[in-house]
Amino acid sequence: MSTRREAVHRALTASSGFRSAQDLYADLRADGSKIGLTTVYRALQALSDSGDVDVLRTDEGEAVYRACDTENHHHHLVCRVCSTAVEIEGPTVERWTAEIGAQHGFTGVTHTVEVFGTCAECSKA
Amino acid sequence: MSTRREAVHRALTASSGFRSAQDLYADLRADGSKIGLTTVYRALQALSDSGDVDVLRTDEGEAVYRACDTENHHHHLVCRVCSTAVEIEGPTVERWTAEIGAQHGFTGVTHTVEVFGTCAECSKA
DNA sequence: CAAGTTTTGACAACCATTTTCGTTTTCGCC
DNA sequence: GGCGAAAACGAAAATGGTTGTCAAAACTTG
Repeated sequence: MSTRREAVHRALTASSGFRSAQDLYADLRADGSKIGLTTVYRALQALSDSGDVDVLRTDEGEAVYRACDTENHHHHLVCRVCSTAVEIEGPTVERWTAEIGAQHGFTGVTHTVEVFGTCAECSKA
Repeated sequence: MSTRREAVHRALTASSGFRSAQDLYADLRADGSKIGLTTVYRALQALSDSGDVDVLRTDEGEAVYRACDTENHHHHLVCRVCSTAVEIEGPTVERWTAEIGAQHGFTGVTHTVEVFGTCAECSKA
């Protein structure tokens, strides 16, 4: 893992929520780094390929990334105000999606599940 | 609902899977329509605003649309080969996401759930 | 230190989507 | 049927996130 890639990974770990490539680029530049936008994209691509970060798409089509605690399959409960994310696991959903798939004769079933809401902190405000 | 919008809705209904705006534009032009790309986008926007079609994002960030049988909240089981989609309902997931949200003090909880796989038809090939 | 390899980053290219804006169509009304 | 306002249309340009290009910089190895 090159120095640049580590820097991107560190910047991502410093946040508790999902960040876009542009966000991270801004963060790193603000910290005095001379990194280029292209490199940030390349680093995120590599990190997601190796499974070190999770990726998902916002409703606007922007890709957002997160450094997760576990490398196991899991989902997220994301605050739609501050974008903080809690990692959640769900034997229930895993079982349910597998059943649904089987019922309709589908093979190689996978799924995407994301839960959105307003976190306790932001609900108060 | 204007004529153009009906045409887009009809083109969408003619397909059993999710189609992108560009796909629909190509379909309509192939059928001899003189519709413009802008209008297709506008029609899809209006149709999704009024809840007549469902929208989701591919992994590549492209928006894809589908004319659904029911207007109720539901999810999809999508074939990753031919993109045919089956509408599915899941009291189980609805309950599960609500619980997860409550457990972490989140309010106004919503969710996105999509299931992917290879349909029986495409599995054979 | 030199030659070769990898990484980097400024800039241009891409492509789905949105905006702009002048033109055309639709619709209510006489 | 004819008129004028308002809505719909569509071609072309603008936008914005993301990817490709390529020469310069950094690191490796002998």
